[in-house]
Amino acid sequence: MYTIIDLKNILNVLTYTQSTDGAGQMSPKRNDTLKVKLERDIIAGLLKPGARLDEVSLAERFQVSRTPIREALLQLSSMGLVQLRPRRGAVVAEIGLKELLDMFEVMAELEGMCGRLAARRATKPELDHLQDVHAASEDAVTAGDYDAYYRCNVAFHETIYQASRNLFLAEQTMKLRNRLAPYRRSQLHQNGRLSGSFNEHKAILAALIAQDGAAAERLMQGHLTAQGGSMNDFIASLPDDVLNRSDPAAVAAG
Amino acid sequence: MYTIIDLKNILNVLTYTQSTDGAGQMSPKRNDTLKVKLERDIIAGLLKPGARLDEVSLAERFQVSRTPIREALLQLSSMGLVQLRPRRGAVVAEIGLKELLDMFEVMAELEGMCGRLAARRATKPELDHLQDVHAASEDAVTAGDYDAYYRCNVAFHETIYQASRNLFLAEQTMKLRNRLAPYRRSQLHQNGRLSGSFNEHKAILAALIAQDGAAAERLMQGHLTAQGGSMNDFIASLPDDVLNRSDPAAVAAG
DNA sequence: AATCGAAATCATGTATACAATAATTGATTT
DNA sequence: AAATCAATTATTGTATACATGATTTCGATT
Repeated sequence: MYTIIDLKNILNVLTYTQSTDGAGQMSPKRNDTLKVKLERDIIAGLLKPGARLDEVSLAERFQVSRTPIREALLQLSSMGLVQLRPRRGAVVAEIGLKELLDMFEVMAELEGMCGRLAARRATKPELDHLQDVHAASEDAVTAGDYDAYYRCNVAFHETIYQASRNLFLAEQTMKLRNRLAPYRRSQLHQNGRLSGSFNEHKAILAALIAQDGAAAERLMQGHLTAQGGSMNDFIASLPDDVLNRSDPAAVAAG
Repeated sequence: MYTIIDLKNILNVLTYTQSTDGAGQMSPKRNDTLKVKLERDIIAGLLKPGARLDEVSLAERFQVSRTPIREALLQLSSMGLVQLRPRRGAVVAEIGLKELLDMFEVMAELEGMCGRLAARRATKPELDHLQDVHAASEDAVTAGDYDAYYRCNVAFHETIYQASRNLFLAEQTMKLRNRLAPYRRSQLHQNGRLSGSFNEHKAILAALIAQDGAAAERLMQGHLTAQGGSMNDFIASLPDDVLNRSDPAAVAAG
C-alpha cells in the first residue's frame, strides 16, 4: 500500500493537473455562455426553484434559437439545477426536504474530506492565501457586511478545496455547493451565525496549519452540520414552499 | 443538533423518497434510450476510452437524426463518460492516472460513508438481501466464475448504497462507480482478488449486522483502497495507454 | 351549475438545412 | 525533397420547419 500512497503524493506534487471545467469536460470551452448565465441566475436566486424555463422565452431573451437553449437546459439538468420533465418543459429544480438533508449530509462529508486532505497537502502559498482570506473575513464580521463575508466564505472554502490537491474532489464539492446555493442564501443572516462561522474558520485554519488532518476533517464537518449550528439555521431559513412540498410526515416530524 | 438528527432519522423511516434517475431528473424518463445504450457500451467496454464518437455514424447506427445523438452525448459529457471538444467532436473520456487516483480516493470515501450510514440505517430485509447476495457470490468464488462474481459484487455494493438511506449519496456513488467502470474491468482477474474480495465482503457484512458504523466505514474504505489490495491490482491492470497518457513526471515517479 | 369530453392550441421532441470552423490534402516555393 | 500555405472537404454548431403529445378551453350533457 505504501507504494501507492507514495505514488499518489508524488503525483500531487509533480503533475500539472489537466484542468477540467465544472461539467467534467476538458478545458477548451464550447459555447458555455448560455449555461453559465442561466446557472448564475439560478445560483444567485434570480430564478427561484419551481420557476418555469420556457424554451422560446429564453431563446428570444438570449437572441438565439431554441437549440442552444435546449443544450444549456440539458447540461443544467445533468448538474441537477433544473428538472427536465418529458414533454412538460423545464423548471428550476425544486429539492424536497429529505433530498436537501441528504445532500447536506454528503456535502459535510466531502468538505470534511477536503479539510483532511488539505491538512496533509496544502502548500505554503495556499495556507498564506487562506490566512489572507480569513483576515479579510474578520473585517467583514466587524463591519457586519454580510455580502462581503459571503464572498470571503466562498473563497475560504474553495481555497481548501484546491488545497486538497484532489481536483476531482474539488470539482464535485464545488458542484454540490452550487447546487445547494439557492437554498443557502439567507443562511448567514441568522442570529449570530456570522461570528460563529468566523470562529469555526479560525479553528479549521489552525488545524490545517498544524497539519492535523483528523481535526480539520472533524471541524469542517462540524462547520457544515448541526454541531456548528449551521444546520438549524439552514432548516429555519427554508422558504415555506420547500417545507410544504415535502411529505406530510416530514412536516409533522419537524 | 439532536433535533436535526432525529428529524433526519424520522424522515429516513417515514418518507417515501421521490426517486430521481441518475441524471438527477425526476422519474418520468424522456427518451433516454440513446443515452442509456451509449452509456452501457462505454461502461461495458465496447467503446474504449479515446474512441471517437462521430455524430453521423451514431445517427445512422441508431436510425435517428443527429439532434438526439447530440443530446445524448451532451448528457454523457456531463456525466464525465465522454469528452466534448468544441468543434472537434466527442470521444469516450480518457482519464489520466492522476485523475483516476483522485476519483478512486473520492470513491473510497463515498463507499465508506455508505457503509457507515448503512450500519445505522439498514432494514432487516435489506440485510437479508445482502446475505443472499453474499451467499451467491460464495458460489461464484468456488466455481471461479468471474462474471458471476462481478454481478454479485455490483449487487452487494449497490444494496449497501440503498441501505444508506441517502438517495443522493447512493446516486452519486453509483455514478462514480459507472464512470470508473471502464477502468475496472480486469480488476477481479488479478491474482487472489476474488477470494480476497469475498472475505472483505464478509467482514463488511458482519459490521453492518453488528450496526458498527465505524467498522463498516473503515472496512469499506479498505476494501476499495490500497489496504484491500484492490488499488495495487487496479494500477497493475491499467492499460498501457492510460499510463502513457499521463504526465512524464508521473511515469518517472511510478 | 358542474363535470366530463373533445377539439384546438401551444410547447416540446425530432429532423433537416445552412453556416462556421477545423482537419486534410495538394500545390508551390525554397 | 521537404516544408509551408492555401483550398477543399468533412464535421460540428445553429437555425428553422415539422410532428407529436400535453394542456387548456369551450361546449354539451347530466
